[in-house]
Amino acid sequence: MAKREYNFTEIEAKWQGFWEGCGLFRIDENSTKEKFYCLVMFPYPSGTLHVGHGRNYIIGDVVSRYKIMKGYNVLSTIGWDAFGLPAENAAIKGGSHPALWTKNNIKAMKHQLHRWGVGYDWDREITSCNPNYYKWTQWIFLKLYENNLAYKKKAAVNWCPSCATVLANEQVIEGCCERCETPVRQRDLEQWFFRISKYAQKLLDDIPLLEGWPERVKTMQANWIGRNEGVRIDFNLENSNETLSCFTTRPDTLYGVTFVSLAPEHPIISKLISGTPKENAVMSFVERARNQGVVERTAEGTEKEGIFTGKYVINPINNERVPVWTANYVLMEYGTGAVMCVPAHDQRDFLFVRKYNLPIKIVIQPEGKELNANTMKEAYIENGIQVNSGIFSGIFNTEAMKRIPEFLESKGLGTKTVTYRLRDWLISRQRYWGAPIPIIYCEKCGTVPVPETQLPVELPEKVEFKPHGMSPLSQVDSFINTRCPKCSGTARREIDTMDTFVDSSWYFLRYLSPKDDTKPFISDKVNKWLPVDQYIGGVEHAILHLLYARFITKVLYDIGYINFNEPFRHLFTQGMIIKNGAKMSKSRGNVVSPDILIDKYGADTQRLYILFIGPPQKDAEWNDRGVLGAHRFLNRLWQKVTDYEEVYTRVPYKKINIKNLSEAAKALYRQTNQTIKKITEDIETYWHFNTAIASVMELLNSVDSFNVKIPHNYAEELDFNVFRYTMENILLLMAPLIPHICEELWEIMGHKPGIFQQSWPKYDENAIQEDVVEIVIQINSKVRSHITVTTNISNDELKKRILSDERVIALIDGKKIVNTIIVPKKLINIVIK
RNA sequence: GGGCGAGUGGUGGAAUGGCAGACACGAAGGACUUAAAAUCCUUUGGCCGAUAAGGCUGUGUGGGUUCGACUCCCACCUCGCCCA
Repeated sequence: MAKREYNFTEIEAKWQGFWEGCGLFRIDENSTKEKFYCLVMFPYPSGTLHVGHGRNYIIGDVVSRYKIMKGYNVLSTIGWDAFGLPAENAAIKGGSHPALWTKNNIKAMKHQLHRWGVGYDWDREITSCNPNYYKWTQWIFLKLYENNLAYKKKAAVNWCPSCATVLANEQVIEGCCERCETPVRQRDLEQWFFRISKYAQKLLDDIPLLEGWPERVKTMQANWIGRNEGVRIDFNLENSNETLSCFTTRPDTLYGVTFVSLAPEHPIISKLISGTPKENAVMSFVERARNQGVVERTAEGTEKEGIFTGKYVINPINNERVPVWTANYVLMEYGTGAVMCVPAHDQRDFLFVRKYNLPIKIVIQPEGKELNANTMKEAYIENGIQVNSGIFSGIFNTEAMKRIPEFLESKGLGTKTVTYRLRDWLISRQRYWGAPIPIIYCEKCGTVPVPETQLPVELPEKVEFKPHGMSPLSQVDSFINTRCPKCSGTARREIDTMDTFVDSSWYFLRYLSPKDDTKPFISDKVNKWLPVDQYIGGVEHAILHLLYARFITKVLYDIGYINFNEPFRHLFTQGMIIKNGAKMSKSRGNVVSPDILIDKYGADTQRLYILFIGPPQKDAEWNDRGVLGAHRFLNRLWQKVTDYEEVYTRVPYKKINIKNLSEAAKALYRQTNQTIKKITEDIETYWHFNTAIASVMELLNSVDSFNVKIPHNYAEELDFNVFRYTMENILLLMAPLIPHICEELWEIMGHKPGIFQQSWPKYDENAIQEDVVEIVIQINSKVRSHITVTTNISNDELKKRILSDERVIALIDGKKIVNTIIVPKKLINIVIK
């Protein structure tokens, strides 16, 4: 028999065309099947994909195809998060226009996605930099503006001198720009914000609704929102009507305040010192501290520094006079930008007073030992008994935490307050390649939103890209100069563009009506298809993108456009692919190109290897040789099926009855059913594709030893039917993972083309039951022997048989049996003394 | 400093209270071949033993719970991520 060659290049092209032709990934809007929306995070079109990226799309594709076979109406979509800095940076370097650069990259990456055989409804492809998309990003902005959720203010912002743009807090990593790692500076600019802080509590409260999310992502979101309960306490300035509000989470230590400290940015500072002898010294300190950068200022090792302003405030609870300082470790963003300092019970305050020789006053004593202000080596931050605390002395500090705020409130000296770490979302970017903010400034009417009918505000094509601290749009007169929508007078357009996270915070709604020119999305459709049933992406988006998408969804829900308030029901975060100990990246030069691998071994090989490399939620090390092993498996599978190519149509199907089978056939039939069970659980419950593949490899190994013959008699036909049953099930089980080869082999086995028309295999409960089982014999918990028994043996019978076994008798050697543990169908442990 | 992960052969990994190392890679030996590749077969945690039978040991370190611990508990070490 001539061997048929595994020509993966031909096969893969054939079936990719077939799926496209039959519309495997096109949804039937009128289907009565249950819907399943499977979404992978849409990529930034950076140029080329490496095998590490592939993991994301391949996992998504496996899930989609599996759900198709499970009988769902599956929506699987793709698009491009196409606005952003790299395109513009390429233009600055003298390359092509960002639009062209992006377009070319999309083309290349689309080709790569096709070659992986990952399936999407390409009719729904969206590109966020196209006017027909960003028109609706602008619409989202207008809706937020209408609802007082978008506003402009002058603010100290993170400024990256290298990118010449502002950054959101989330884009500042360890005090540096997340893109170019340049240290970030502070700068005051007029900026647009989204009022996400108004949703802080809702975003926090609804985290428990995200049941299909990884715990750690939920924890990260909760930490990021950072709810903090405390008290705002008003300190009156001595000889003045002014008050200074301090936020604290430790009201129990109020009697221990020995000074108050202001953030260097605090607006009251200039008022306090103007015209005083301290003015010059304080202002030069303030300037120095502000340039130090937030991260450095608060880092553990950084020297705590400060300066006395010369002024005093009065502690409202005991009327003590305490000095006002300004210190580098106090942040304007936290609470009110002013803190009451209790060196005895706060470590940073403690270090500060040791340096500047300020007093320490103990107000909480631990039980069983006594603190001494002169000798203590560090602040005491634990619980204890209140001392030196007026009427609160003698009670537990946990009790004082409740009673002191109540007392302050009753006297009008303070307010219980909840603060959040979450800041409003800064969305302005002084950049070209983003959606223009749809706002017009009119001399008469002031700030005027662009009317919906005039959207989109299109980006002009011809601009100067060299950064100069202002948006490149500031140089384009034809863009800036416009008419006021209200009074038709001369007016100017906003020149900033939106953060690209705005684009990606609603794209999952657009897939349902990607070409509709009249609305951003159709409520009926999104209400039917969302929330997304399975969202898949990298854990690096655990905070930013996922929090913003949740926020925008909640806003749209509150203003009545959609009827769900969380966008993603289940979230899966896949691990990174590591090469030579580091994440794959162009700059490290450790990327593995999928194109070369596909040319050499085919897409199915790459898919199989990437799924086999380890559990998908964990990072995994790439090994070029491992790819070969995957390819070998596919060749073996191919050979096994094609060896009998002429036989399949000749041998009639017979209903398999386990009673009529040879022992070998029975064992194979049983293992096949066990494998169906295991793989279904591996995929459905745990997403453990690696162990699913391993069990198919084991099954194929068993097929090898089964040694099927071309049948010439009834018994051989029975065997052949079991063989065929096994191979068919292997193809069905592996189809979502390695779809091309399974489709081809399915056809070769004599079936009508289209393995994804088949339903997911079910196992035969009776067939997986074993008749006999091997029991481990332990003596004092050490494995000493094995015994094969029928599964229906009673415990007593088992014990009797084992104790009459010669080997066991010799091992027990007359010693006394003190205990016997039997784990049915597994093990017996005899404890002797 | 806090929170969350992880640590198992030469390598990726499997086993979530019951035979540690499934499956695969690599390596060694063999078959086929003029030769090589591919393919197939055998062996493969370490130590003692004879390449046997058999035994000992072994999942980052040290304790604990249990008849039994990679798995659960406590402490520590190392690495990763997130937050300060």
